[in-house]
Amino acid sequence: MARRAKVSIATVSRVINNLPSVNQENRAKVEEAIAHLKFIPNVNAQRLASGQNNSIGLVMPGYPGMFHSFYAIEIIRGIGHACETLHLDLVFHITNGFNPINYNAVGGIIFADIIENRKQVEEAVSRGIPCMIINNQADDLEVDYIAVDNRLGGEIAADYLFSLGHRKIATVTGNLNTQAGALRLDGFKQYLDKKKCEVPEDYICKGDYSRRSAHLAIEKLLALKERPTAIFAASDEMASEIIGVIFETGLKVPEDISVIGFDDGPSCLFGTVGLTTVKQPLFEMAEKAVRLLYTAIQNKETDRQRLTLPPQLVIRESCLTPNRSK
Amino acid sequence: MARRAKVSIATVSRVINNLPSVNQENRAKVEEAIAHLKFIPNVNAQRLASGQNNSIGLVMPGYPGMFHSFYAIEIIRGIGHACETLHLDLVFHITNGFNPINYNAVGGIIFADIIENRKQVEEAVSRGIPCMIINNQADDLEVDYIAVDNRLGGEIAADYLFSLGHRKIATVTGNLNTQAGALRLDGFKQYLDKKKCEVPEDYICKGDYSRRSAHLAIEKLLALKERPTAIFAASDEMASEIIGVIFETGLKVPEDISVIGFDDGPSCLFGTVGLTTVKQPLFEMAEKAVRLLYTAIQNKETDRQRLTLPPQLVIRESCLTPNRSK
DNA sequence: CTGAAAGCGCTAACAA
DNA sequence: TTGTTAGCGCTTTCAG
Repeated sequence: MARRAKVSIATVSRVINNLPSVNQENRAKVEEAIAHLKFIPNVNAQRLASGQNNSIGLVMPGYPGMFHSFYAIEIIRGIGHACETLHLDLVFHITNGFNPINYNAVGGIIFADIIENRKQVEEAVSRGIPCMIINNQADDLEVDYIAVDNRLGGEIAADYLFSLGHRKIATVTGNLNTQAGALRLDGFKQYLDKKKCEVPEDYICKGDYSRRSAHLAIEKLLALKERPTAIFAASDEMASEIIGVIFETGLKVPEDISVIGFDDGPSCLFGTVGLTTVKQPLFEMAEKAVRLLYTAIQNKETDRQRLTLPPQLVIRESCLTPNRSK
Repeated sequence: MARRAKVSIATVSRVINNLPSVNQENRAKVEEAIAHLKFIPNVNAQRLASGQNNSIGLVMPGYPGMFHSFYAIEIIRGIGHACETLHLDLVFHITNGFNPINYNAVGGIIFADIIENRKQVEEAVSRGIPCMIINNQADDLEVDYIAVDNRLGGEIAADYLFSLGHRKIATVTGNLNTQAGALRLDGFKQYLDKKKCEVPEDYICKGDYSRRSAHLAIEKLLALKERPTAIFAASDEMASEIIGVIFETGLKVPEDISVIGFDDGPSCLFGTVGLTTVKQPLFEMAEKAVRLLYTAIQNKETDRQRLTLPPQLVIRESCLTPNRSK
């Protein structure tokens, strides 16, 4: 052990923890010993003795397709990146609603959206573990959250389409069990309501973010006697699928039908037409979530953090003024 | 504490660890207490006292685009899933080549491919930590690995195209710094060599798995005086981009040019033509990696595990017998 | 089958 | 500034 290599014991701890109260000479000796012995402190002992835990849990729902969504990946990337720079261990946990994370194993927990697992959040909170929820404005829970303003996102999409002159605007929603999906639809409807622009029932097609669901939806939409001139898809993936189907039908985007997506993911850039979309700051949101949680862990008592990040319109080629000649 | 709720101390530990040497009565009492107090054992203390660590590290290179690849996601999914069912904590670590994982924080480590971080592997091995490498046949290291047989994959692609009658076969490679990319190219060339089917230098375009690189490559290929009749892309993403560009040029897939991909990812299913591809069992590989590592952690001494999994041809619509009329 | 007691490797007072 | 000394909450002999 480094201790006998030199002359001390608690001093080693002090050096490791970078405490100022160590003179140069001893510090140097210890550092030499550490390097020489390739010593790595035992985190379990550190955590046990100090009662601190420099690792955070990431709890993510494991439903099918989740991990192939742009959404999940950006969250993982952002959180992973922040943990790396903050030197936090990231304990990654795929949840199914049961099988909770071990609350003693982490210093704090980030829930990437909550669907089936409200109970887990409540449990963690009741145990006094710092928690942070991503992308769910859980105002009814005593928890911090940081979310994209999805309602605003829906409004932005509707506003853009409406301003372009569209009056027959349909939407293919995301999974309405997710708050994001519900809110986007809400913002969309609300805005159009306010503008006295009626959205018939069959213009609102329930999707679940998947290409499959979008495929079904767009076929229904195209079969309508009164076809919409514009479509708001709650995800880029769906938008891209919708565009594909429209083209197969012989119609054109944006000339015949305008399509706007949501996410600003990779599907925007590749394909026949660049996808106009509503961008959400996913990576940034995830990073910030870690930073906020981190400070919450360090300062036992902090104010409730409830942040909302605005999405942004990204204009490419898939939307146009509607064709009057029709 | 559960202990005073009943009458014991080490017995609680025995119950928690499911040791047989506890009589029914006491066991019941302890379990009642645990449930009542919502007691969760402190993992740090457990790990410290037992010297065991039921968590495994996942080290993944963090280069750009990595996390949007089908590859990375399947690995993460597979590992996450296996950890969940085996009740292992998964410590996720994005590496940049430095900043190693804390070897004392985990019971074993899975390296998802190794590119810049051979040193990390060597370090971990030298410390006696069970390690498992995914998708890199690191025969020169004293480590277990499990990999897809990428060379065979290259052969399979070449064989299919060749058997269809193609003789002018080009390839867009993956990142040749990855073993997978190099091996696929190798198998491809080797097979064609054996068949005395010459592959001119400019039929071998270096890509890096990205759509961007594929875009550049296919443009070069199409500009050739002697255009290939078939193309082997080292990833589906690239294949899909290639097909897109070919269509834009006014040519057709597979009528004018056959395209085969690699992965069997989501890009296969959506698009104008179903993509014929070489499927690799990524999820299964990742799961198995965890299982093997797990047993290696438990039984201190185990045989070297060096497994190779065969990829599989998946035929859809993007390949055809070459057009003789040309 | 069960309790007592000695640590696991470290941090954190407390003296010196 | 430094060493000494208790524990952190558990597992694990070792008696009983």
